[in-house]
Amino acid sequence: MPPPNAPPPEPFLHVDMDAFYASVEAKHDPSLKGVPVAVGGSGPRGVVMSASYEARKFGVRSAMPSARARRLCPNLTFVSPNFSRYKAESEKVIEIFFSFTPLVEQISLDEAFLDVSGASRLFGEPATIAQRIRERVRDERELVCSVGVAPNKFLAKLASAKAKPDGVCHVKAGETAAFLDPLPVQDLWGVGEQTATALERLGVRTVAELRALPDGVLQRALGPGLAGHLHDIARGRDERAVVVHEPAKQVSAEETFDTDLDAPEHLHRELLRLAERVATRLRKDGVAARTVTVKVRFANFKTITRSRTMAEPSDTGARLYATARDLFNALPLDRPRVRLLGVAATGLGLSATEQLRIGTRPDPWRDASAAMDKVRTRFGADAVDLAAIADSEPRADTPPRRRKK
DNA sequence: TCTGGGGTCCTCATCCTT
DNA sequence: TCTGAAGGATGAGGACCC
Repeated sequence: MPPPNAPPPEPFLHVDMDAFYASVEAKHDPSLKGVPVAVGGSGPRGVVMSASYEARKFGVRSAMPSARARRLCPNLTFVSPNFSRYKAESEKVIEIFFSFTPLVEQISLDEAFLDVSGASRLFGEPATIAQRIRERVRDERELVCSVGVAPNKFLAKLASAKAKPDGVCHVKAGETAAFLDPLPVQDLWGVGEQTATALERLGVRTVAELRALPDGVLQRALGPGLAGHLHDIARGRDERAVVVHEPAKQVSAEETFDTDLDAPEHLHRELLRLAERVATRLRKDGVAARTVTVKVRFANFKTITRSRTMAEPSDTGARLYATARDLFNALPLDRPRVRLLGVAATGLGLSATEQLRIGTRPDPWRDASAAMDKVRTRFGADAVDLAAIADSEPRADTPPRRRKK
């Protein structure tokens, strides 16, 4: 028996919204309720981002190419993703979590970890809190979620997957081995296709088999980092705490084109558009980036990245674009056919405004960028753009249409 | 089957500084 | 002044997650 007032042995909750994007769309448009729905790109290169449970009955899964999903389920209704809608709904759901505990770690729009060790006196045992959260999400937001209750974050995450759809799974401290042993190694955090194949070569398919493997064998096969991680989680060990807010370490934007691009002017224009998107988000977050990375995926799907650290941090599209364009132009390629372009900003720190306060040189593009931000805030995201991006008058060499967002 | 978009983290190589 | 080791910063790529 634990002493009175001792923290509960399973204080971690992982809440996972069920088919979140598809459910939000059905809430927004009731005609989508009870029918197979997929949220994602419906174009030739689109993939499914979220599928309703009616669609899943036909084998439709997230990350599946849209064309294949349509073959599996001819009645599938495709809806283009609307992230601002999901973000708004996500914020309301997170508010419900915060009404139970201040220790909420949001890890994506549709899932979060909660540490309810200090909430038991007020709201009951963790499993009771899990049930109350589900009821409130259903009653107040008309959405369904599943909750895992466990002694640590990793086990709580596995438990919520087990609880789906629309349930609670409670893994008690003394029952972790029995819970983990029969699971396939692919269920473990950090085991994807490559690692699963490497483990299969060692004859390891389940967590029980993984745990029985000598450490030396695991290290030789996977390297010390991953081997150490798997050694711990196969034993149900995870010491990580719930972290309420972690600032982003990277901001990026990328785009797959409906058809491959090869004209340098089109590629440069897309780079500028992506750099502007990244810069706008940097300014919104009040940060500036030191390093710019360009990602290029060619027609044959080979992907390369090139990065450069700038002398001064920047949050303007013009600066990010200049660096991205230089990186792209430095590639030893003759009119490559490009399927995807991406621009990422890393090395995030104080915004340029803050830098100015401590005496570094002003970036002349900042005033123009700030003015554009103001116009966009007042009149909408499409109200203003750089002339080089906006210059899309129909011409003989107009690039192929970009995928609808 | 034909592969999105936005992220994090890890490993390895190389260069530079101490 | 030269040399080598150690360690940090940077750059590239890959695996993985949702």
